[in-house]
Amino acid sequence: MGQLPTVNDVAVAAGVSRQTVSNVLNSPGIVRPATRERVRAVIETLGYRPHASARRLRTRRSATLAVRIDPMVNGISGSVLDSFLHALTQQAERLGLRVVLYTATDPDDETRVIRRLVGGSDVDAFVLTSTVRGDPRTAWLLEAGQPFVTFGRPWGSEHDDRYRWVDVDGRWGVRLATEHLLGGGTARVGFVGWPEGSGSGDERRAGWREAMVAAGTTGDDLEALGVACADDLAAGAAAVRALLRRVPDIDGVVAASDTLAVAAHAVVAGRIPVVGFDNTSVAASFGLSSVDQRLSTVASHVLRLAGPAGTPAGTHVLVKPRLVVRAVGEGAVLRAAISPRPAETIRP
Amino acid sequence: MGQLPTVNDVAVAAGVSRQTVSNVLNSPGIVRPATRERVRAVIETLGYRPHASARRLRTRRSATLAVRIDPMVNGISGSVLDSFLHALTQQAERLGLRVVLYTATDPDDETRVIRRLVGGSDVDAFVLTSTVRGDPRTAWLLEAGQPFVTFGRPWGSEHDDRYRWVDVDGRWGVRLATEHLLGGGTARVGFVGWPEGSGSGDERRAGWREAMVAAGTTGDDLEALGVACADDLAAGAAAVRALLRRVPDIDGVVAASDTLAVAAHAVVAGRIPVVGFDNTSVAASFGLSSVDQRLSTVASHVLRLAGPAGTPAGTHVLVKPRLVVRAVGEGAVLRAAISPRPAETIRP
DNA sequence: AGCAGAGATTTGAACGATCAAATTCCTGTA
DNA sequence: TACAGGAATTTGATCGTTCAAATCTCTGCT
Repeated sequence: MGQLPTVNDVAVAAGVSRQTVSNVLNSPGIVRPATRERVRAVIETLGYRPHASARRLRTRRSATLAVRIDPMVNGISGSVLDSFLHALTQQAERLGLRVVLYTATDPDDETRVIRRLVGGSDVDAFVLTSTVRGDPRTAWLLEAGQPFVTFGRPWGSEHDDRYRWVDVDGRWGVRLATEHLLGGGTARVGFVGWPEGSGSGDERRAGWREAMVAAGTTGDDLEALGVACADDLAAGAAAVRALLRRVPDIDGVVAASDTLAVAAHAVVAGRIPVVGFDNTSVAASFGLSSVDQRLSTVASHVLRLAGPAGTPAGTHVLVKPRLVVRAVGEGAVLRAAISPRPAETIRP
Repeated sequence: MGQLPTVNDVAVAAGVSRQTVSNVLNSPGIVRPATRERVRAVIETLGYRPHASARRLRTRRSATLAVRIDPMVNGISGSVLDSFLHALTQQAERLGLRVVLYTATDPDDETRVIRRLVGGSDVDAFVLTSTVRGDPRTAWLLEAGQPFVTFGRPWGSEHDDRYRWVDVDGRWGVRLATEHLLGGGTARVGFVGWPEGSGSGDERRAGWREAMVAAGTTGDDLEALGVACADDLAAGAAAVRALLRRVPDIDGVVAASDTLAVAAHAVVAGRIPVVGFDNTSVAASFGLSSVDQRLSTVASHVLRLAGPAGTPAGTHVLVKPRLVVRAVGEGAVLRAAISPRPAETIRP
């Protein structure tokens, strides 16, 4: 109940000096083993923990990452950020890093918030998600000399060495998904994605194209198999319905998101397989196969790049996603999908 | 690129002392207006921001809340924590508070993590979610004299004055949902919820019962209209199917969660209305009505109780949820109306 | 024995802020 | 003019830690 023990209390109790206690914690190698153990025992006994703020003040390093948390916008895939945050926090703890959250209403507001956090010397690095082409936030951070890592390519500046980014190879993932369907006996695999212009959306569509071209589908034949729409259930359902009318003999559908996958699944009523993207728990609930982003791997790369240790600016990591295959029952509409939860298999 | 300005730099530039600058920031009232404005101008010019760690070291107060972030477990309703976190962070910023995350694999692990955070004087208060009956975490925090607020009643100790909690009145919300259906011409409203024993699940079921009894349905007639199952799509679908067999003339369904609501929705195939709980974006996507927890309101109460300012231990807040009514289209989201915001009651 | 030199440990100072006490400034009154 | 007394401001000390430099300890070699 009284004061928390300080480094001095430990020092006195162990019969050594402040600095030796500090060394035991920060550079155990330079302390004689006997002393080290003695100090450690006292630390244990007193339950001493270094005062984080004092340490930060002295070292001018906060061991803290800031991540923006977004309001739930997307219909179904919105939980990706949630999973990423979890993975990030979990791994950060092991490295002795903290994760703090911030919110912002728009890029300008975000710049303001970032400035405040930076000014308070409260944050070592920023983790930015949902990056877009010509993102004003990264420009500002670069100029301010403030370290940051983006989860998502800095579209348009992917090869700029001043950026450090980690992203998931959506193209590869969708190609994997398409090939999975093609390998399973289906030949005419449709794609439902977003309108051209978004970096990740275009990449995912490209993955589908690659796989289809490799399988011999090209030209107008290929074009007819793809549709684009907004990322919500209603738009997706309408788009897939149009697709079915246009190409009645369609074999399977690959979607750019789980939201669109669920929409497609509802429309095709379980008659043909659908593969989604993000591997959200909703896709899992419906028994849909989906491309898994390996957020845990992404998180560990982000931490590595954000860490003050090795600071090799200009490092880019493209994580290969994996496909989680689920067996969909072949019954009616959603009923099939809701039948007992199927086993999962994981493709590398 | 140089050093960040300190309170001293500001003082020199403004021709006053450190302390006056400090006062301008912390107790502006005691500084003469002319001086105050002069100092403020300099702060603005130099872009000075107090060093958060230095301040925390001196004041022995961290202005930080810790919240556990869970892995996505629930099929669909898992995003509630996400929305809560967003609301909490947003409002915390306005109060100058920070939100840090932590993870834990089990209660023991969590206790360990909490101890580490507390030891580092890194956290002022904890926000606990997903509280269960006889929660070991709260017991430990109480014993350690560490401030905390729970989002969710400390089941079994709701009236214990040592606890501060904020919860949503699930009973009231489900009653609202049931009455909404009853008022819309439906008479036999079924309920699909969780097995008895979970605090919040029992409350929600009670809300349905209250509304039904008030409308004249009682006894075996009432019992036949309720089912219980695990919180996932498959179980929910099975339970609702059984319910339909047992009571073919059922009019509408109220569910204890959006997961179960989606399951019910799939089974009844749009023939009768379904109302969920949590108002997740998934429910919104499907055009389902749902009980909204007003997480933003919850967050503001949590912050108020966690704040070091007024520290009236033993304050309990029960937030009245609202019903978001949606008209179900075929996949389309047709927002109809949102019930008027009801008054909230705050227990002392 | 004397000493170099590496290894281990200690000491003084500093990080940037606020608290508590001391000081200066100002105004009104005797 | 002098002075009391409150308001405004300044000064010295401190929070707990780590850095940088100084000191002490020990071993091995001449």
